[in-house]
Amino acid sequence: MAKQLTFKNLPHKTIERLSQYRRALLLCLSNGKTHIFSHEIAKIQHITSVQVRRDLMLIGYSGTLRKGYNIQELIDLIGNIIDSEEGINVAIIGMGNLGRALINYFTGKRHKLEIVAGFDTNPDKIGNTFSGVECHSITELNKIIKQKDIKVGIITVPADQTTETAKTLVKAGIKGILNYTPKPIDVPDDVYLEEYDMITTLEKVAFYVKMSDE
Amino acid sequence: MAKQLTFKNLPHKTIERLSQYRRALLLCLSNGKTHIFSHEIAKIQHITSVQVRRDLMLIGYSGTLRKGYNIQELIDLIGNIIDSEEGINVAIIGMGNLGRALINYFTGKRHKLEIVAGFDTNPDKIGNTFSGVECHSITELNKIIKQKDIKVGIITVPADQTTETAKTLVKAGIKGILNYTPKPIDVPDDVYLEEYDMITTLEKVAFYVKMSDE
DNA sequence: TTATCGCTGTTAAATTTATAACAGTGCAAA
DNA sequence: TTTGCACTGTTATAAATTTAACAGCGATAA
Repeated sequence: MAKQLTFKNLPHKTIERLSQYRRALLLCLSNGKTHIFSHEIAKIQHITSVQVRRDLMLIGYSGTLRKGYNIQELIDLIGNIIDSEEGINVAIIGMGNLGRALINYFTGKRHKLEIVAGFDTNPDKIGNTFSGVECHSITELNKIIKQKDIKVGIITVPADQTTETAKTLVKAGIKGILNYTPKPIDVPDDVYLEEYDMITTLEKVAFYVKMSDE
Repeated sequence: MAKQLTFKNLPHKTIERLSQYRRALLLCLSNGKTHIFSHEIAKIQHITSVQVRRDLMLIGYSGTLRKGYNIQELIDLIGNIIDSEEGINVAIIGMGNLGRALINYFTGKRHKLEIVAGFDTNPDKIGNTFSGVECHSITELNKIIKQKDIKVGIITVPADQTTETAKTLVKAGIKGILNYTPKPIDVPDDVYLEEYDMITTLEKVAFYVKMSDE
């Protein structure tokens, strides 16, 4: 049998780590390094070298003995796996502080993943451009999603507008949603949904801090 | 043997879900509901009712047959477990868009967890107040952390200041750090660290969207 | 009053994820 | 040349987490 051609069954956690490895590798590359050992990657990510090697095994990448992994090669391979060849367009719905933070933070970092539109209801924001991303009225969402072939939407609206925003996105044919509001949403099975709530994470940190005191 | 008095060995995932349950419950309460079934909580959180019941079993809470769980009681119990009795003070380092988003988003939501100070290097921001949180110079960090008994720090500075910020926090005696920058940090074992990188999450969504196409 | 139903609480099994164990390999020093 | 060493790659084991299975129980209705 030939090598697997798709990576559909990579563990979810491995996917996340590949993304993180790539970021670390890009940084190393920009520092002039050409090779890296599994234990170096591990140190950066606070994991073990075994896990790094195992992940790389799963994607079929081999390093060089006593020399480590070729950083550029590995970056390219991870790109082949997690990036979409033709690129994926992303929209941000909600141009408040969080939305603008994401745009700032993201713009120009990944050429296969681009934020191509922002949306808001505030007339003062509509028509303006934030870090190169134009803000449109949310009434135009459907039109622009289709026009620009936007596949992923990031929801950063106030909590009370979350449900409605999600519905609009689904109706417009979005394929993936990242919900940063504290309000969970429902989507059809064919829309990939990821929810992240900052309060939960903060409460978790607080819990373990409290525990370490007792 | 008596019932366990601490909850040190609750699974990490259960801790996260308890926080999420509480938020959902608070919402239900404000809608006038008094009781809720496990499958209702499950639906909101996109998990199964078994998992909800299992989590509640772990914290020793019993519902009423055919009536479900008493929302107020459950909220209080979750509070007893995850909140610190005397409250925990939090600081935000980096008053850019992300830092301000978090403040906005968080202020007044949890009385046992309060953001009591912000820090930045930008002279235009220092001295100003954002949603009730005063912004101090980062040079005062050590002093104020101690003065206000701040136990948790949220890092939202630009990536290139991350390492230094973390060092300063650790030196000031912080107990927990939530790092929202894309740059992983190192902390001593007695500091609880949680790192979250938005790019990773977005790349994950993009990956599964790409996969669903193939 | 007895059968049914819809829910809880708990134990058992399966799945996912991480860790450990170790074979293989080639440089490097003796 | 051979012994040790520092890595990689893989298989085996363990730990964490989720899901399944099912007993119990009280309201409801026949």
